[in-house]
Amino acid sequence: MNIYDIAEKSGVSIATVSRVLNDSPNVRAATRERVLEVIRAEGYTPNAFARGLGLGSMRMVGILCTSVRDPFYAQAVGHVEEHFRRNGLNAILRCTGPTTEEKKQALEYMTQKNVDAIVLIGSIFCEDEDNSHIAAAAQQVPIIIINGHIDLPGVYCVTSDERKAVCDLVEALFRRHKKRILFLHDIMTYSCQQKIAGYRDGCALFDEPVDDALIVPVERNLDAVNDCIKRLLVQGVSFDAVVGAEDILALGAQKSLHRIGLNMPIIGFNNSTLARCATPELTSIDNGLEQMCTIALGVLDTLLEKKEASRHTVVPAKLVERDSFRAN
Amino acid sequence: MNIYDIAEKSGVSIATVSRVLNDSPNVRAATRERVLEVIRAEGYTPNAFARGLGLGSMRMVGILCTSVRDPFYAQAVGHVEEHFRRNGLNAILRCTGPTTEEKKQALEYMTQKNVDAIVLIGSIFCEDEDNSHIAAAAQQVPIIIINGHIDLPGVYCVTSDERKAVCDLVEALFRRHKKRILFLHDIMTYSCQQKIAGYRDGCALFDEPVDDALIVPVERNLDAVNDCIKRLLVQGVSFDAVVGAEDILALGAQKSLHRIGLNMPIIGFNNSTLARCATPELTSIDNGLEQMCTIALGVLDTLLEKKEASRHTVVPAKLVERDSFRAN
DNA sequence: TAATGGTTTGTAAGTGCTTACATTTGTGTA
DNA sequence: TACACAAATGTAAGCACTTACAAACCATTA
Repeated sequence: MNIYDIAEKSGVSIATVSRVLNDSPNVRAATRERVLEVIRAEGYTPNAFARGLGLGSMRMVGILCTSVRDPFYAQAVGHVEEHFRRNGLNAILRCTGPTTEEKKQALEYMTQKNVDAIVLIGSIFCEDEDNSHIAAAAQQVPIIIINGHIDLPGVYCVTSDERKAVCDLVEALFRRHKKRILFLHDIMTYSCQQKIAGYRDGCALFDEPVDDALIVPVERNLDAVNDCIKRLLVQGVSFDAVVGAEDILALGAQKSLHRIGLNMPIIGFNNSTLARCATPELTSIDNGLEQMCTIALGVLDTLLEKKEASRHTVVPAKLVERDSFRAN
Repeated sequence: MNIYDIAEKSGVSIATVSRVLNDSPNVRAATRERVLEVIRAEGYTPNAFARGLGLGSMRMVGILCTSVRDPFYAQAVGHVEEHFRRNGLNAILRCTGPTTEEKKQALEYMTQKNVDAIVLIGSIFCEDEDNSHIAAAAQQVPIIIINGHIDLPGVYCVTSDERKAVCDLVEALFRRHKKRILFLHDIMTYSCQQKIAGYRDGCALFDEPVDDALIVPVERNLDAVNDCIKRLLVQGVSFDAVVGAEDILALGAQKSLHRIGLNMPIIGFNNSTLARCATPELTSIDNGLEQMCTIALGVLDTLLEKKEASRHTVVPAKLVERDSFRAN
């Protein structure tokens, strides 16, 4: 069943059928009706590949992220997919895992599939890595990074002002005489770099030297955080507040410290479902994911219309105070 | 840049280039090398649409789910996508939202895009709805349902024995003289139906009549659950244990009851990250999502090789006991 | 009535690949 | 050296659509 069958059965040429299929205005209403009738009756659907060949696009957009299993990314993927869907585009999802090799492959795959654009969710690529493959891909197709940054032509970034948010937070804690703030993080993404920069900014405001022993990498799961906290205490590393680069890290610390009987302000990041589910409820910095997505998708729309767009947009991040902030 | 260019530059015909591209054994090693050299030098990648046209497949699989934002589905999507990727297939993701109309459209879209298979995650379609569109789609392409069931030719289902798990749970609670078990659920999916059936089974074991006032629908967010619990108590509906059809429902109940000062066994479903993040940690029935995915994907592989596979597989679900179970 | 110009339709040439079949090349044997 | 046969390569016909351009149609207007 192809366009020739439909053309024959409705007594027109394939060009006319194609026009009907593509909502061309140059078809007489009566003709259009007749063709549509046959299409309905035969249950015909045009072949997507042939269409892609002819039009040079299958109206698909690639989404890359390190893992959809992470609720934060899942949230973003959900946003992005939904927006695309509403705009008649569809999403090819490809998760990458953490290695550069996988990321490279994923990007290559997407360009091979002739997607109309690529959205990178989360800072899966870092400014300081070798990004020649991104540069190459960006020449073929617009690339949008949500919550990450790489300064390359053809690459459009939307980030959150996490640096300022952390700086403000540190300032607030300092004012409460919490001067030994433990900062837990996992992979050193762009976003993470910004947070640490904010931490240092905050300390600098008060001319306090930064104790690097308080900036601690740890795997993003409760057990790892628990072990980490215990180890720090055994090692005699003292602290009087905790900031986690992800809610799960902060939550792990909160659980661990409560078990030990210690009480102090604890702040997470991303304001995920987890934050409200915790007991006591977790204070968290909301990096405005939804807003970032909206802006990113706006940029994408602009680019798809072949217009120019701003290469880097920053949205504000803000503290959402809950019980865990007020502890002493 | 197309296959003709490569053919010309390497002094062979397009057929030979195509053979090199498709790893055909009928190419002399020296010729293959020469062609590959040109391909590398020119940075050529074959056009995916043209390939799809010729081969009748772009090696893509559709994933449908109601929402990736839900961590449970995100988990499943992650599994499925990863498996595909390892097998050289890629995923088109499409979320549907709850309405039948959207689900229908999503299915139609997928068949139009000529995917090699469709995976439905979660019981987004119910046995008792009008499933003619699924039947139609299943004639064109294999459909796999993970954690849902529809008895139709061409539709392959993998479910979890949630019915038995709930029945066992009810039995265990009854033995502890908890006979008024509140069951909270949201959308009435196949999975949810099974859970309720298990609830009834358990009551039947003890010849206890089921009080339908204890089977309560509620939106899946903390506030809604909190309101619901308070409303029930005000209405004088008494209960001495809570089972949530999702962890978030159980967790909402737990928080609500703790606030009020009530203490009772609380059990959730899916054994999500949430369960371990709760305080006290939430007991949860693990429906073996990972195992379901693995089996489903095995079935899919079998089908893609044009072999026959079992139409319905059931994996066991099991209770993961944590603190919230032992309360009184 | 014929010329004009706009609308509708058709023809045919892409789009870039796969693959059946024909042809050429190469190898080993008599 | 000629022959048979297999391996390597090429030719050309798909695959199902889009679209530039040409042709036909129709309603005005002079």
